[in-house]
Amino acid sequence: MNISAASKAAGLPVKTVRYYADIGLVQAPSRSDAGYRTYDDASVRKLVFIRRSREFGFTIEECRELLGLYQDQDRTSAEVKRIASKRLEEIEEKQRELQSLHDELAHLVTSCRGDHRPDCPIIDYLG
Amino acid sequence: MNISAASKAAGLPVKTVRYYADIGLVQAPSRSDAGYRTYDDASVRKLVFIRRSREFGFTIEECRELLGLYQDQDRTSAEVKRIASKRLEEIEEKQRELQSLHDELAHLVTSCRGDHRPDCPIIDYLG
DNA sequence: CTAATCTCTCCAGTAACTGGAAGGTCAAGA
DNA sequence: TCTTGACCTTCCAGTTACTGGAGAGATTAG
Repeated sequence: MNISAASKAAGLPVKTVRYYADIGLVQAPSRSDAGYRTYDDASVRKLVFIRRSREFGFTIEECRELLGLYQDQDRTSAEVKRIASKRLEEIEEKQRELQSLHDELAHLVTSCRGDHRPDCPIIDYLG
Repeated sequence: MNISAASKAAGLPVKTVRYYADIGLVQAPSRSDAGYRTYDDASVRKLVFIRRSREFGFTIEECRELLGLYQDQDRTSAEVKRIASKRLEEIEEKQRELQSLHDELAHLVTSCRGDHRPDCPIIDYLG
């Protein structure tokens, strides 16, 4: 499987797959005579694993950590749960921040008349 | 007012204030004989304006746009409202994404036993 | 007078890619 | 067989919004 087939299968751009190889996250298992990266199902599964983890907001380093657990025969679900729980807490914190941001901005938007008069509560508030 | 006083007053790190000057967002109105940036209340107000806008998730370029309106005598609240509303929609979209992310991850975390057995639904799901 | 603190500029690095240039490879059609 | 176009390679640079640090000059307190 050449890189474009692998990237399609994994749902990632070619550039990103190459990038992941460069940083040693998921390397192509082999190269063709011409130097083309050749991927197999196992490496595509790893790429999918990374894509999903990234979608969950894990950083690349966290992905590396998770992938380590994933490939570790002796991996413990406790460790994975710990990392995922930590991430969940961060997501919840972000949700709270986003909510107060939303409420504040929504309040300003609704209190702004939106006509061509120069008085605008958004600007008054921000300034 | 030297840069550290201005940065305290604006609630921004010194480095960031200098950075904002470098990119031409908020320049120090003058310099001392020794070349020290000297800020006044007006520039501090602009820095506060930027800090708050950034807290609302506006990008630097959006801040530049907002600041232009802010400093424009003929600014229209309609324009400001348009920009703020657009941002609000983006925030709402992000909230929805974060919510589904949260729900999915929360489901996985609760379904993971968290003991030392190697079967872990989080990893099974991600992989 | 000296030591500490402040300020300056410039350079480099961060995260996680993305875009592009220059050049090699491969498969299909005329 | 040649050529066209799609694909692949590496390497370099740029993105966003800063942050850290080096090296050097300025200012202030004791």
